[in-house]
Formats: sequence, structure tokens, C-alpha cells
Amino acid sequence: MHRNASQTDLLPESWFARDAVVIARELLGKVIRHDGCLGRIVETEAYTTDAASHGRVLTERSRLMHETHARWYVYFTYGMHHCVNVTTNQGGVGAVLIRAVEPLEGIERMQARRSTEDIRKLCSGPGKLCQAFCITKEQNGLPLTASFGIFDAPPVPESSVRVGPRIGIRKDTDLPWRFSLGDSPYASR
DNA sequence: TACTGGATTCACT
DNA sequence: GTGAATCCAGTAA
Repeated sequence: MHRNASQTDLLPESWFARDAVVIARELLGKVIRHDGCLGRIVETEAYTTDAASHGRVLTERSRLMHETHARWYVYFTYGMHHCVNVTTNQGGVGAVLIRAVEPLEGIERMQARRSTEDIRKLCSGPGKLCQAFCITKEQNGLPLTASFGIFDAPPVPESSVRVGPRIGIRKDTDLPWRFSLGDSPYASR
């Protein structure tokens, strides 16, 4: 089992200065906290300057991906969902989308926000996760802190990591962008 | 200023 | 498997 996240476990800013693909892999098993809710990250996706990434061009929205690391990058999509990323690649362009987490604490809050009792459906997708954790554009650009941050946890075994291309609309690459815990019932489809 | 389409989810068939 | 819901960033003019 995990131990409770504490301030000393908060991943430092320098941890996020590396390449997005490396960080996407290493984020598996780490713990995210916001608004009294805690979850273990079970699925991530790396974005850099490829065609599917907001970071491919510098715009007001993507500025965070170009100019920061260790910041929350939250955007609104499909008219109804938020997605939460952490910016990476100090001096470059990158972010990691957190696609799914395993609920650990604050489960009753998540159930109320998600209008479901089924724990597997609370955070098994980027939009669901933001709804369960109450993450909105209000948090866009914030640094990682003890109250809204990512906390260290033991690395997950390589044998449990599933690697693949992105899912979604633009399947323009077969590079290993997407990482998930293959045995987790809390990952997205 | 107007238009396009999306890093999604859910209900329905 | 398919389609609707629904808003806004980005782009073209």
C-alpha cells in the first residue's frame, strides 16, 4: 500500500525539467492530490511538439507548455470537459496529460461530484478525473504545491507498464506516448 | 467576425 | 459502434 502523501513527498520542480515521455512513464504510481482527494496515477500521455499537441505552435493557450515546467496546464475541451496536464521539458516544449487515477482518499467527494458509486468509473478518463478532483481552468498555470501537487511513490515494475501510441482522434504516430498500468481496473478503456 | 473541430463522455442501439 | 452534448481556442478572412 501507499503511505500517506506528505509535504516532504512532493515531487520537486526539478523532477519535471526532463523530457515529457520519460516523465509520463515515471508518473505511473505517483500520487496526485487536490481538494482533499488523493489518487494513484495509472495512465498518462506525453505531448511535445508533434502534430497532435497544443505545443506544436506557440499560442496564448500553449504558452505554459513552451515557457514553464512543473506547472498545472488545464484546458477545456468538447464544450464540457477539462483535461489536466503537468508541464515538463525545461527549456523545451512538453506536457504530460494525466488520463486516469485510482481513487485513494476523498472517495465520497468524488462519488458525489461524479454522480456514481462505482469507484472504477470515478477517474477512469481525463474528463472524469478533473470532475472527480474538482480541477478546472481556475487551476491553470498554478505551480505544484502540497495542496495541489504530485507526490512521490515507489516506481511501478516495468512488467506492469503498458506502452502504446495515443488513442483519440489523431493517430499520427506510433511512438510510445501513452503509458498505463496494464493490470489496473482504474485505467480508461 | 465567423467558422471549424477537438488530448471526451455517455446514452442508446 | 454511433451520435449527441456543448464551448472555446485557433485560424482565416
